[in-house]
Amino acid sequence: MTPAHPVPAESRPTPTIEDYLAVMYVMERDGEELIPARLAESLEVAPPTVTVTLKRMERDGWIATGGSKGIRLTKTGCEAARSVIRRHMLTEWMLARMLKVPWSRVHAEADQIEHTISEETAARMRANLDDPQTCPHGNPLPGYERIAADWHPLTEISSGEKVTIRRIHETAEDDPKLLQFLEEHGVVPGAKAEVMEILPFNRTMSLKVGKRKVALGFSAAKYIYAEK
Amino acid sequence: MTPAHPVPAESRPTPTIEDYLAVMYVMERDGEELIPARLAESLEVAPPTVTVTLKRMERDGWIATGGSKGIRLTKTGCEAARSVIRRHMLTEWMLARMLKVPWSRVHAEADQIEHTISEETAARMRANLDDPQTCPHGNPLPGYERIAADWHPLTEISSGEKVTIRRIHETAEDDPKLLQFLEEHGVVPGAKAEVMEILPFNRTMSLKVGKRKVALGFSAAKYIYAEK
DNA sequence: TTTATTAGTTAGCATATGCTAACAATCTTG
DNA sequence: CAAGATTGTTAGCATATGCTAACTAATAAA
Repeated sequence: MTPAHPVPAESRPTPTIEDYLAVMYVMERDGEELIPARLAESLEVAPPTVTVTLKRMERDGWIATGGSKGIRLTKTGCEAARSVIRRHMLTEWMLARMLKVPWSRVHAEADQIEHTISEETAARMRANLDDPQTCPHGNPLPGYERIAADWHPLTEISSGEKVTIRRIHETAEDDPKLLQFLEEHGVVPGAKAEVMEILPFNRTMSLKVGKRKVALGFSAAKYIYAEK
Repeated sequence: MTPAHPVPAESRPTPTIEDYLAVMYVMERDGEELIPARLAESLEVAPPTVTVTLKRMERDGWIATGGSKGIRLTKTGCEAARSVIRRHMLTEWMLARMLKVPWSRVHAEADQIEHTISEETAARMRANLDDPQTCPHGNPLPGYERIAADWHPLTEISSGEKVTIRRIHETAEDDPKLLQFLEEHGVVPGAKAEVMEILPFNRTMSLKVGKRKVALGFSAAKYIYAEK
């Protein structure tokens, strides 16, 4: 699953643009509407900042705004997005496996490091890490999306069902408090869990993981995917 | 040798300022004159850029310009410099040992990564790497300067002497071609070598490393330190 | 339909980091 | 000493990345 056109460091977008590209790639992957307002939220910048940054991105050929059709990644933009996402995920594994950085912290650190490692180093990481298909949070590396096809948000699972936790969606990864909570309660990929009760009036559900019972708000649960 | 005041990522200087601080620390360590002209050379920026950057650095308390006495690192600036140099060197070892990145390339890559890893991750690297006292090129980590006390530049060694290569000075690390040449010819820390002939008219010397003979210009040799 | 929400842009501003051109000051050397 | 080299600064400019304030446009709700 080597990229057709690896992105050489010399032609790489700035870290800011890489961040935009990665967010846009994920939104496009998930079939969400790709509009400036969503980008401003995800990237935690003001809307006018998005406006000008998108202009630079179009000027530089990372995206195309087909008038009404909204924003699309160009081929080049898509390659660049896949590249930075791969670097991010491999860095997460490297931190977790080689340096034993806690699961709940690897994302934040990788978010910085991802912009500074070369394609060659990423390739070395991949080889050393046995070519993982997901990141430590269970999100698929670009090109391996299909392995997530049968994983469903906890909010779509009925009470009583026994499942295996598979994935904490990228969107939830940006909340360090939530990640720490999940780690402390064992809600991590691979964990066996049983959906106990679903309390819609409370927008809450409870989960049994090991012997512990965990209360999850729907807003978090919708980003946690499990396999039946 | 834990820093008295670890530099928290929140109060960390920008990558540019970290680069300035690291260069200044090394120059101060080596007793070189710390003037803008030298900084401009080392950092490969134009002199006016140095002028304005130094102003920001003084404003932000990293340096003090005692009028005539030239530039000095403040306590804070010194801590920050030691921190980034440590991160750099530990990253080099990490790349070399864990990912088998070639010796001649770890410096360039670490030069970027150093700015993005947390103090905690640096500490994990240090532990995993058994608390090294030098970087892969033999330059001492801040606090371990004394181990280099008996290492001398090859230019100061007489012909016929048998030595052990110990160190390629930071200054030479910025030349990837030179590093690759040295690596290919086995001129790396730990190598046994014998100084063959010294040809001042040519500003050249020859070295026997293993069975091979290597010709070194004085300009490179002065940055290569050996132990008798 | 009128209002309120959501979305997007323009204008104006700030900071860090770079550059060149031009000038000034100092140091070295013939 | 005078000329040339070295050094440092000022002025003016550029780019990427952020912000707020203000305005517009479109959508949704009352």
